[in-house]
Amino acid sequence: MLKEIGDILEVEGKRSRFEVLAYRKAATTIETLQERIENIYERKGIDGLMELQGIGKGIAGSIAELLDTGHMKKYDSLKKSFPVDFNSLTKIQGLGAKKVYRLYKELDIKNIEELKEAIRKHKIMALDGFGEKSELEIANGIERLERSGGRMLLGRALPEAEKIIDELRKSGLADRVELAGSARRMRETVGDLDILVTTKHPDEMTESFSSLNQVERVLLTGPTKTTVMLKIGITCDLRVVGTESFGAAMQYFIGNKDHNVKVREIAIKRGYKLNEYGLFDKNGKSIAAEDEKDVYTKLRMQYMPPEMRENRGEIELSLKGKIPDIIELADIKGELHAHTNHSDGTFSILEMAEAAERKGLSYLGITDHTKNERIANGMDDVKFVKHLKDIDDVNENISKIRILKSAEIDILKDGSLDLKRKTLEMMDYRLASIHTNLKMSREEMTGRVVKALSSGYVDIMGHPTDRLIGSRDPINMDLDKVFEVAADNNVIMEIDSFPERLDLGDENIIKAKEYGLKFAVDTDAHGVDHFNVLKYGIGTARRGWLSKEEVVNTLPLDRLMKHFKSF
DNA sequence: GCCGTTTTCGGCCCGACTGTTTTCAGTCG
Repeated sequence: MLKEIGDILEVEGKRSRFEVLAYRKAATTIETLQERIENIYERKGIDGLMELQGIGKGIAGSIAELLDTGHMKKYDSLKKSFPVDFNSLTKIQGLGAKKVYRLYKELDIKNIEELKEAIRKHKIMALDGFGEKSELEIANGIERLERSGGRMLLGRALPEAEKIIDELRKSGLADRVELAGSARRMRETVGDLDILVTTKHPDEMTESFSSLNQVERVLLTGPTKTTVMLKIGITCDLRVVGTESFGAAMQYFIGNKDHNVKVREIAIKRGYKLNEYGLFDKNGKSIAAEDEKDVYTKLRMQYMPPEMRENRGEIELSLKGKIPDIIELADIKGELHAHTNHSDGTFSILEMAEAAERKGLSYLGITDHTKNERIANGMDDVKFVKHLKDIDDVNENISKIRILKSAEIDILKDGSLDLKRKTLEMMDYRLASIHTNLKMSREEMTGRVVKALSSGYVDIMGHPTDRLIGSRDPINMDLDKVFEVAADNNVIMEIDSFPERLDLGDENIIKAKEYGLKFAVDTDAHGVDHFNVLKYGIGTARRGWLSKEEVVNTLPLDRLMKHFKSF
């Protein structure tokens, strides 16, 4: 609704363009929120809304009005004069608020169906300012939108980006090829891919990129920027800059929009101008460009890792020189969540251990499912006792890696655990997760989890919100309460690295940190290749600003064991 | 309408590509 208010204000042309931008900015903030705005309002009221980026008194009031009454007067009245589905229509590439307004004014087009009809009758190309190409592009845009629509999982997009980058490097035309954009920041989903190259042969480079196997069609191409649609269904931008501008371009294309706007504002305050070609002083002389760190240093800012560049407070820390030292992939010493063919995994205990060892890990926790997970071949107490004995046997026959006895214990509907205490006490540690009865009321779900976490038998909470990105919402519970209870009971929060899960997600990690919680970055491996997804979990941990010290599986085994309950 | 290391007024990031009304507005990121 806020986005549409922005669109309508823009086409009316009565208000300043900054007011329009303010509405759009507020909309983006709400869109990228990890928590539902209803919950924020319920918990902290209108002040909670005003704490959000770009939401002040006016917009907070409108949101509160909507949540209280189900209506927003400002929206309703604007919408009455413009009964147009701006939100759907402007999702079509190349169509913004102003063109949508003209289509409405001149052809009475109010939605995508009416637009399609007008295209069939070739009414668009007849309009002043539109032509044959515009009509075709709009038709293509609709098709694209209907085919792919929104964002893509990082776990699907990143491997594709890596292949493309590899090919561009192999072409020998580029000096440097680097991933930028949201994929470089390791966002859990990406809207497109951004690749930055420096080269002495820009034309050949562009040509080589456009004719890659992965490319379906070229959407636009110029001397410094080319956009293609990839066969996997997202667009990919190639930006070409000179070697002398490499650092400035990295700075420009890695940060999210808000981060970049803030940094450029700081540049202005310092009397400079910043763009993708460099940092320039009053005389237009470049004072930093080739090295990215240099750009930040000249702005008297501390360097920030890509994963932090989301304008979530990192700029303020950077100005104070207080950017935390965040975890890296190489810090991980062991794995605490993995399955074998004793439940729903595909490999034996030994095979998983050998694979973990090849990954350089020094311990591996086996966490097979318990009986409530019938579909995953979960084991009861009797089977588990034997299973734990099997782990002992394998441990005796291997030397380099230590296998830890554990389980992924179902937290049952009533909050009890799916194995007997005696069985749980035989394990090195215990990981508990919710897999069934996901649709309980907030109160019931919170109570269920609180009961489990305070049982004295849970060391790690597995994929805590149980969301599946793009297909299943997080379970409805009071996360603050859960974190509070977890802290009181020394329960470690998992960051499940599976691309569909990434659970906890970055914002919830930041929230959990405030309760002093520790984390385990796990793969939830069901096969030997799954250890490779760890990079997504680490990316998420880095987006949550976690230090190595806050992640327990960076510890050597003897120190790790001190975090677990003993019986 | 929002916001504050020029702080309650007066600013608000910056550049690339496209189609089309041949000089720029619209759109995008």
